[in-house]
Amino acid sequence: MGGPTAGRADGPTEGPTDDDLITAWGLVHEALRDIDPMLLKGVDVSGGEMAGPWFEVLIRLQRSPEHRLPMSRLAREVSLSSGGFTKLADRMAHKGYLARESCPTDRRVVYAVLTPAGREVADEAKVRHAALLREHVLSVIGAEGVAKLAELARALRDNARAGE
Amino acid sequence: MGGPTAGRADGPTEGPTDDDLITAWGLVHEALRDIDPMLLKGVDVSGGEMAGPWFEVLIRLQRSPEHRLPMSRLAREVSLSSGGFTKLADRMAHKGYLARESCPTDRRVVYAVLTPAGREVADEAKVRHAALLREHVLSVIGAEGVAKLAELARALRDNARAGE
DNA sequence: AGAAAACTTCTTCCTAAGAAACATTTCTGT
DNA sequence: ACAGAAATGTTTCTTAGGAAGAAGTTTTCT
Repeated sequence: MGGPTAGRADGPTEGPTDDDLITAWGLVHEALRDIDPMLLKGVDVSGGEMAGPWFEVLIRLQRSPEHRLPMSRLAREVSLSSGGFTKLADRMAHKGYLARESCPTDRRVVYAVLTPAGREVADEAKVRHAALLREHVLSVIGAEGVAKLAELARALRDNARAGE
Repeated sequence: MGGPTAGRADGPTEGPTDDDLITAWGLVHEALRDIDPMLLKGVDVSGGEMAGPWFEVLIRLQRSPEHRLPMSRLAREVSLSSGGFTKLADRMAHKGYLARESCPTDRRVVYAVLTPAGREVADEAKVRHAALLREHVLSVIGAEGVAKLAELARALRDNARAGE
């Protein structure tokens, strides 16, 4: 306790205090919680909200070759457990957005592939989501702010993944 | 479609493209998803993980006068529905971290108040959380990065709350 | 070739949180 | 003063997601 990395040391232009750090991180959480619901408003075809995971799955499949990815890889990318993603895929398949397709070379893997209807929804969702991002993010912090935010986020993510 | 606020316009130093925006925002999500679990590691008294909402409740009660807040206010602050928070409070009370206390002046409101045990847990959790923030955030983006992040987050949050 | 190890998907059970309905108490307009 | 509106907390019902494990498939090692 009281080591060089804990709390405030003695220099006048030292680092942030514990409370500064906690407050800063809390602000990030609050911002995301307040904004995220806005960014998916009216994104669904029916004009309603679209659940976050659905959107992420659609976007990732949309920019994948042949609009398909292995289930397990997709699950990892959207931070879901394999079991959880199986059920999400069931729901999205039932809605007609994606279908399962077995891989000929490796019979363990099952591809999740976007249906034509799903691709249409994905395209539409992407356009609307981008428009909402311009309205609620870009217009607030500007292009510089967005660039800086992306830079910081990338640094944090890469460090987290590499670190442990 | 193709209006002045959609996609890339024509100037050479125009704004970010739709994909730039979506990628940037996606990076923020990924960073938070990767880092947040690390920041609550070993924060619980038993050395295990602590659920995010628990930590937020403890922190907010800790810095409130008399370590107490009305249920509904606390629910709003941690972004839970009133019904959801009732049950979270039940669990935390069952664990001995907080207790309910009825308000004498307004008989509708019920205060959630930190027990001595809860205060101890909150203090300890705060110290450990701050140490993890230094390790996984401050050391990566520096004091300037943290300050910039907080500034951007605050701008976004305030705009979101004021806007609609 | 054949056994062992690692992977992928799916199933079952459980917990967490939202939505809506409701009872109680307070506030507001007339 | 009083009827209606609003606020507060709880209960009930439904859904999303995690953990553990089963079954089948591929890869690797001997």
